[in-house]
Amino acid sequence: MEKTYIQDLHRHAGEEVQLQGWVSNIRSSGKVKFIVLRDGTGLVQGVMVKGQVPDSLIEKFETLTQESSLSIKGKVRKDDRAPGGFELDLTDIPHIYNIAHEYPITHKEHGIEFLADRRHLWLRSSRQHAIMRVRHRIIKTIRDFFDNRGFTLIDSPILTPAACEGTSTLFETDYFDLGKAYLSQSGQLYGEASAMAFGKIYCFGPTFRAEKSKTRRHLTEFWMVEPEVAFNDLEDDMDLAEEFLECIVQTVLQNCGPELKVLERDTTKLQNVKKPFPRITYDEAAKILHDKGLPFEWGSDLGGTDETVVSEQFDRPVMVHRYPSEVKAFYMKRDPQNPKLALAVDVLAPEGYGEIIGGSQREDDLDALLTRIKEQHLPESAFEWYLDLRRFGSVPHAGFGLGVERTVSWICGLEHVRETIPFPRMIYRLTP
RNA sequence: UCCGCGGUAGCUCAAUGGUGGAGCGUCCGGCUGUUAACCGGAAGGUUGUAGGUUCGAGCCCUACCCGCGGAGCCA
Repeated sequence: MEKTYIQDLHRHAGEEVQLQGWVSNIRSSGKVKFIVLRDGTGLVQGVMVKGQVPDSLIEKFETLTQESSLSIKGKVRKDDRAPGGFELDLTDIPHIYNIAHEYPITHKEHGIEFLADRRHLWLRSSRQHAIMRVRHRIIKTIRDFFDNRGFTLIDSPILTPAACEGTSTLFETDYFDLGKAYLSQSGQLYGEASAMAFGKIYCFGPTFRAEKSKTRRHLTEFWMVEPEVAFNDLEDDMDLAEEFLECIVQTVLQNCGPELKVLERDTTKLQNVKKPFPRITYDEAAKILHDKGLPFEWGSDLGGTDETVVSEQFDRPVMVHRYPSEVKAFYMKRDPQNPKLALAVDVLAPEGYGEIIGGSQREDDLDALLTRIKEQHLPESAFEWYLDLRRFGSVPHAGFGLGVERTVSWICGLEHVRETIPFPRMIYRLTP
């Protein structure tokens, strides 16, 4: 018999179909038996009445447990009582693949630690299913966005010889006779090299930070997409980031309505995410914080609370640009109008979700870049190839990085980024 | 690394320093439309670990372990 999936049942009303999946729940009301089947595309309830089906079928039903795997056969019937609009009048259980042992995740509430230890099973729940579907849509939209605009995907290496930005703590590993290698914390420097070859590029892959960050916004392994465009300045960079974020949010809204409903996400605040986004300088952000009475010192980076307070002033993502150069990376270009400022931009998501994009116009002048490298005591030899980009046809260029997990967390309205990635890696969690 | 909160049945949580309970899950029974079904019954405990105070400690004290949240750092 042809394979049918639950999401397609509306096309088979009145027909007999066979489904394969797992028992999400079983219920019984005396002689009426119910199986709620999950097949990855949805849930559907199968019904049978003792006396109207063979006793052998009832006997099979009695052996089933939560998460047992099986195939069921039945006639599709439209039913207003069903959450999905359709039910199955069961005629057979052709095959039971496995009678599941006692399943640890029940339909009651569980603590986060208990669920995290069983992440491999937790992914089966409808909430996690919804989050992963939104994540998938976001990633697909990211790729489509750049692919449709003439960007070339250039993947950066994960094993790197030195720190990209020189600040973060990196994961270290032995690399044969060449000494130490480090897991990449950013593909950006390689992105710059690629932009000088292809004009418009993006790299998209996992990145690693060995910082002992313990917050709802941090993972040790996370995904980042980093576009880089030759001949773009900071304004162009912000234009791109703005259009990019609008596209992601609006595409998710158009395609993931059922998922956002499962997550009980209030989408009215997401509807607002349309360009233009407010653009304020770091100085203006500092003024907002002072006016709110926060103890903020000019020259320091925005903390988590600072970001929340600033973003609360706006109804959509806000772009904060021109940060003090001391708090930003060596490769960011200084503002010609004020050398104390870097041509950097952070995009802060609404509702307290904080920085989801960090970007800048890059330093394209060889001497200026050499000065920065010396000032920050970075190993010049490791950056020779990067300096070459300024020796051979240097041009203005800019780019940014978007953190996928923070974006998923924001769009889904989650408490913690650990739910946004199938198998999260955090300082105290390497399993499952 | 620092600060704060927590650890009791398989799970989620109660329990004034005085006999450790409930709901869910499991098992048994009942129910002809259940939606985290419901009703009745049963099993299920070295209260994170090690000390201490006390006639008596899940509760108070000390140390340690583990987790959660935050700071710093960042996406």
